[in-house]
Amino acid sequence: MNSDNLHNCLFFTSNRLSRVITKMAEESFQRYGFSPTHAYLMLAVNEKEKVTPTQLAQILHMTPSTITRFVDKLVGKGFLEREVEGKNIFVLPTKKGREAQANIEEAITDMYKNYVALLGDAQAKSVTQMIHETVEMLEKNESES
Amino acid sequence: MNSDNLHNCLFFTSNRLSRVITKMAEESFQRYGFSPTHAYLMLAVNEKEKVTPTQLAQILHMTPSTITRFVDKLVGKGFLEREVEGKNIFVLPTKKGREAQANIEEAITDMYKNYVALLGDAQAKSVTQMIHETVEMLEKNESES
DNA sequence: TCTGTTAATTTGTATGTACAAACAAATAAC
DNA sequence: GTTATTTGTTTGTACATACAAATTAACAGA
Repeated sequence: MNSDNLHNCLFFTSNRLSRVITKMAEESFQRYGFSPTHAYLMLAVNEKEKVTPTQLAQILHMTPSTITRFVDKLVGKGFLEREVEGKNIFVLPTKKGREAQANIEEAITDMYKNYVALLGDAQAKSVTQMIHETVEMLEKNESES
Repeated sequence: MNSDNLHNCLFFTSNRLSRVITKMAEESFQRYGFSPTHAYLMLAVNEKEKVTPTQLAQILHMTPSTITRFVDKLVGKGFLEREVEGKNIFVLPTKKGREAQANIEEAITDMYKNYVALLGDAQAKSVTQMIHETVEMLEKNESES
């Protein structure tokens, strides 16, 4: 296989990027005891104070079942709790969860620094921006079909 | 969480893209009975005719253990076989594997068409190119540390 | 020839994520 | 007021992928 087949393929290339950047992110977050995705979920809950799984799924662009799994873990670790209110289920931060906010922000800054050190500020910004545009285009039309 | 936190994050954005594009790719490949990654592995083996797991890992930018798992599956389905030669282990296509080549190429073309239809040719090319550059930068420096 | 070292591969296990089915609660239809 | 429908959530299960440990085979040094 001439390797152009791979490098010209958006599927292959973006999965490869995702593996590499996830590994970097995990290293940054490790010392704070979070996985990067859990951290973003915590940020979302801390900001809203009270949010349903479905809303979290929309914010994080994941399926509700995935959200359930993450919330389970974070409840287990004492960062979140669930509250049932009639038909509604809400996810809220515990005290410990609110207190973790500063650490999470620090870890995110850390991760940014790590990849900006390798890419430079301009490249980091523009590739992120371009990926964001692309995924929006793909999702908008996907949902119409 | 203001959603800029998410959209400005290369980790989050590229994982999101990876989920979306993988889903599209799976749809294109489904009718041919392959998952997209298995298909690329088949392409690599068909081209080399005889290749070690380590080489496959390098070509596909995955770990050897992941390659073992994929080869197991494709052997199980009758597309590949393993050959032990003294200390070396080679992966080769079976007859069935060689015959699948045309289908795989067709599926890849299909997948390309699908995302180019949503992105346009220029955007598809340039985002792929830019991601490729980025991942190369990240990996080059990663390996030095 | 035995022993220690190195390199390649596989295995055990874990994580992230999704789909489809099951479940629960609220609401609508009669 | 019971039954059917819709909507949100969770559960069972499955797949892609990785890490660390175990295995295997060749090789080097004594």
